[in-house]
Amino acid sequence: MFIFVVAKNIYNGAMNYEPINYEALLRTHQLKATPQRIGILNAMHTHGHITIDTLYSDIKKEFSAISLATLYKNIHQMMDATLVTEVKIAQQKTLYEITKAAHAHLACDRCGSVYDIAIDATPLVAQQSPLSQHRIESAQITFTGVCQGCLTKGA
Amino acid sequence: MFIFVVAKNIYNGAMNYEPINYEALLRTHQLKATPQRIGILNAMHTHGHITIDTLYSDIKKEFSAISLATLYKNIHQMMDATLVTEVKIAQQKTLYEITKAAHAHLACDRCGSVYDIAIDATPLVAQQSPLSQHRIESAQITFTGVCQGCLTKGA
DNA sequence: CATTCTATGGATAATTTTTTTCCTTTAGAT
DNA sequence: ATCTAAAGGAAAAAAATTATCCATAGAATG
Ligand SMILES: [Mn+2]
Ligand SMILES: [Mn+2]
Ligand SMILES: [Zn+2]
Ligand SMILES: [Zn+2]
Repeated sequence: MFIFVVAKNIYNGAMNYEPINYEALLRTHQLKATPQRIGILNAMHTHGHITIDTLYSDIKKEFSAISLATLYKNIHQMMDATLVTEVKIAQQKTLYEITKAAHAHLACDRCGSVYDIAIDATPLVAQQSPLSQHRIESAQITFTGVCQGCLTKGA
Repeated sequence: MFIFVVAKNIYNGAMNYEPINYEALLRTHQLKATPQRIGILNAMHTHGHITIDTLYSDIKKEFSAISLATLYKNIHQMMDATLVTEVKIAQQKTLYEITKAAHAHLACDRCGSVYDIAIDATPLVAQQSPLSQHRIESAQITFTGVCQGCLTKGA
């Protein structure tokens, strides 16, 4: 398993710093590289995190006949293949993103935007695991606060 | 704002170690203490975390005529009053719990159960905040792993 | 305790979100 | 170029959530 960085995002896949080759990325995950799937990944990459509605209206520009069912079906297939990750945040609509290296999120209290936060949760997991009667393997972290944009703008 | 411990759960409200007085808890949060609301809180407390379906079938035993709309309306009112918290975990149905002192969750990979994990995220937030261009105020943490029950049982 | 007023509950319908079915089309292998 | 399993699209169904309307019941007032 390799890690490569493209446009501030860290995707799992072939080592590569070129513009993302969605076709190869799909095939690597045993999924047929259809134009619709490439469009879905492209929209996800452009937005970073995307709701089903935004994805739908976005992708309709290129595939006017595409169906919501196609989006849901593909998102689930890609999630099964760990190519796409579901991001659920309280009080927010479900978001989807291309699977990246482990990272946390910041959900802005003011504008609702969600940002990636680079963080290594390994120490947290390692520290917590022995304290618990469960086996802890990984952590999903969502920070709440005020994003940079709202900080500079607002009062 | 006080903290008190009842039956392994840490609720915000009046200082008290007695069985939870839901009536008082509701009034403290400026909500009328109706039997239905008391039933909702009781079911939440019994289950720790509860889905809307479980809540519905549970509470119907006492209020056979209760409507799902009543549940949703009340849950949202209680969330607005910070008396109830929504817990969203990837691949899982939305859960609700009575608001407790800050804590993390463990979602078991095997059985899907969700457990409370005592943890103080203050250091994590304090450490992360200066590293980011955003203002980070709090953290929601969900651990993934295998729960104690599945550990003792399974292979 | 009786009166009053407003918030609440329940019935119902409407929306929104997600999944399923069925048939046609297409990606990728041969 | 041909073949076939997988994928797309239309449509309907199912699941989840929210809104509307009115009778009723908390709880404040006196
Ligand atoms: Mn992300
Ligand atoms: Mn909890
Ligand atoms: Zn913001
Ligand atoms: Zn388990």
